Amino acid sequence: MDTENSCENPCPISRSLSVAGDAWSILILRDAHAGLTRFDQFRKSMGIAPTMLTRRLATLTEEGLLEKRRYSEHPPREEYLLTEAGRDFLPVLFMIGAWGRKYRGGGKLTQFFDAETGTEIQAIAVDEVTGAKIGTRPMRVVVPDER
Amino acid sequence: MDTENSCENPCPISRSLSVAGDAWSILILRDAHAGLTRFDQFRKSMGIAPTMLTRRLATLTEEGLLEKRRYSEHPPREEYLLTEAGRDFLPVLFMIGAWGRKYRGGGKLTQFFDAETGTEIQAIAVDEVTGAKIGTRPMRVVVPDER
DNA sequence: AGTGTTAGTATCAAAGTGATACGAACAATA
DNA sequence: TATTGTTCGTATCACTTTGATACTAACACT
Repeated sequence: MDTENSCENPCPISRSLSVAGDAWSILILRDAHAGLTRFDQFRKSMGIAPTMLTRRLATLTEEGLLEKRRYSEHPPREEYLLTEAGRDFLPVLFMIGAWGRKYRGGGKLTQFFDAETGTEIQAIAVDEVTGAKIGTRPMRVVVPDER
Repeated sequence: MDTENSCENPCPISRSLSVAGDAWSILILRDAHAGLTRFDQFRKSMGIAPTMLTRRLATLTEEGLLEKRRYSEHPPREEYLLTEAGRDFLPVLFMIGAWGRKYRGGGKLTQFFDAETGTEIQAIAVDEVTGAKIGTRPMRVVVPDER
């Protein structure tokens, strides 16, 4: 895809996709949220080829969703930690998951519970201002004019 | 990617990604939500090669996010409409957009307003049960055991 | 008859992906 | 000291996907 970046494209979705618009990147972010940090953990968890993994980790690091940290000096070893931007990707993951749960829900599914209440988490998207569920109210789109 | 489908994989995110885990599909869904229905509208809006577009529309149709409808008999013409599953993808789009707005927000951005209140929509993900923002409370993950 | 519109298909070079083998830099064990 | 193991990759190369471009089918319109 022509990754026509940042300030050109007025669509925030396009911009996000140029950063993490492929399945591997999203799965890496998922695993990072699950606590994985190391090359081999990611590789084994996803069954991804090491070449792919190297490239995806590098991109996510360049784009500021992960950061590399040296955790051992002597065999020089790095691990990958979520940055704030990476952590803020969690709502996206949950909404993707919510869709999958609803429309591809056959068989056994991983579940997420609120640790405090013990209830299963049901992620929905709402407008923080009005409190209304996204998609339930009419909206108006304003596209900025070029230049 | 090895699109290891449905009932095998317990992760709802993986399952969603095997359906719409590439940038073109997500952009098509975005445009479909914006009201586009026809081949040439999509093609011009995204600058996608017709071969790609044909394939992606076919996949999204097979997977049940779009449906083909004949809108003209005599030059036989079809258009693509969102199904319920496709419409339910909107929260995903909004959360992806919200991330882009926050972390790739330079320059002019498309905006969405609540038609009733006139306020700009600020999409956030919450747990419908507790009302807490996703990511603000500790959670417990339950992975089903195999077989 | 000629031009325009819509929804594609055909072709093919270029780029991306995936599987596998291998390498570097050590630690631990025999 | 030699061997094996661990971790984080790189090298190679066959295979697949993509993207650009040209073209076709089936009409309508002038």
